[in-house]
Amino acid sequence: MQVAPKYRQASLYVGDLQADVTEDLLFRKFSAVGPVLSIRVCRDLATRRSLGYAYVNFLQLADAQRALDTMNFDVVQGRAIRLMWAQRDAHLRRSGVGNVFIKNLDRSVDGKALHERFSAFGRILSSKVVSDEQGSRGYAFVHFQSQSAADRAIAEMHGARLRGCRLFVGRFKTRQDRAAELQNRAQDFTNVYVKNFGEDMDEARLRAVFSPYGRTLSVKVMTDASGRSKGFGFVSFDSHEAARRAVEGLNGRDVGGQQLFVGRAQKKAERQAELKQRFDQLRREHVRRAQGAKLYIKNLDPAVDDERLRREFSAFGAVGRVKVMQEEGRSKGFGLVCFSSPEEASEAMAAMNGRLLGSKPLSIALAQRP
DNA sequence: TATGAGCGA
Repeated sequence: MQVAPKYRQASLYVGDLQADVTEDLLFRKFSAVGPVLSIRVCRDLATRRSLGYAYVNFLQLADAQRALDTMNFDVVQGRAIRLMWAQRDAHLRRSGVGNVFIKNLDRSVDGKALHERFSAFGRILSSKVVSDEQGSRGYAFVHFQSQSAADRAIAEMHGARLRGCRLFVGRFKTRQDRAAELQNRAQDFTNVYVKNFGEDMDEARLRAVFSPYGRTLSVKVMTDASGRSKGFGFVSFDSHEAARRAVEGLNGRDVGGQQLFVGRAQKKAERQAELKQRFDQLRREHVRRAQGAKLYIKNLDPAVDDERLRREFSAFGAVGRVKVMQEEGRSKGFGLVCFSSPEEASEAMAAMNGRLLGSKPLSIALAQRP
């Protein structure tokens, strides 16, 4: 439907809506500032589920402006709404020009406070403090209309204090940009992690081990509260080349009877993320193998019990859980046998499927579900 | 520690 131009300019976009926010509710809310011509909550065509945004069309431009000035970040159905001028030109919204990222925000800074502080630098198209059920997550976005306003905000607010917290304020970067940047930084590392050098290693000796590879800026042996070495540390070089040579030359080398581990130093978060990923991978693999090691046995003679089943299948490998399903003390004629590996299970299946046990031939399949 | 979502279905 074509919307008349004079309405278009009195139109606000309302984002971050809860799924249960209705036209009716929004109409009542926005009518408080002036006559509302129409409201539309956008919904999925098929399911009619709210898409989480709406349009409010005022009769008067001044009313739209007043709503924008006074109602942005108001909480509706438990969640702060986000108001912007309706802007159909996707390019203006998506170019990323003027978009600013802020972190290390005090948790008491909400959308309104942030908006107010940053409007000092120019017209804001959209801003928001990222939050969850617990409240602010301590970071935010402010999208300015112009790059020059964004640059002023960065120049003035980066490193400044807001309610006691020293802000980080910088240009917004997409997830991809960010990943690429981290990747690059990792590629020309200058800081080296060393472990497994025993308790008697001190910083002077560690420096002596590493300095043949280049000039060291710092050498640190990590210690516990009582000053005892934890057996690992960090060596920072003045160049990536030196750091790289040190890793190549010293990793796995025997130093004083200990085999050193030497690698690029990671941030704690990066290390933890890597460990978590590895752990998750292992767990998935474990689940997959456990699943493939489980046999579903049907057509059991009623006289066959757990013990008999275990005895028959033990020839093919390490049998774990064995269970003949029962009802009121009687066999239901099927059960499970778990091996320690998929290989054992398939060998058992190949050998035992169709085999006569008691009066009936076994029917065996891989169990479907954990 | 943190680098969205988003335009008249």
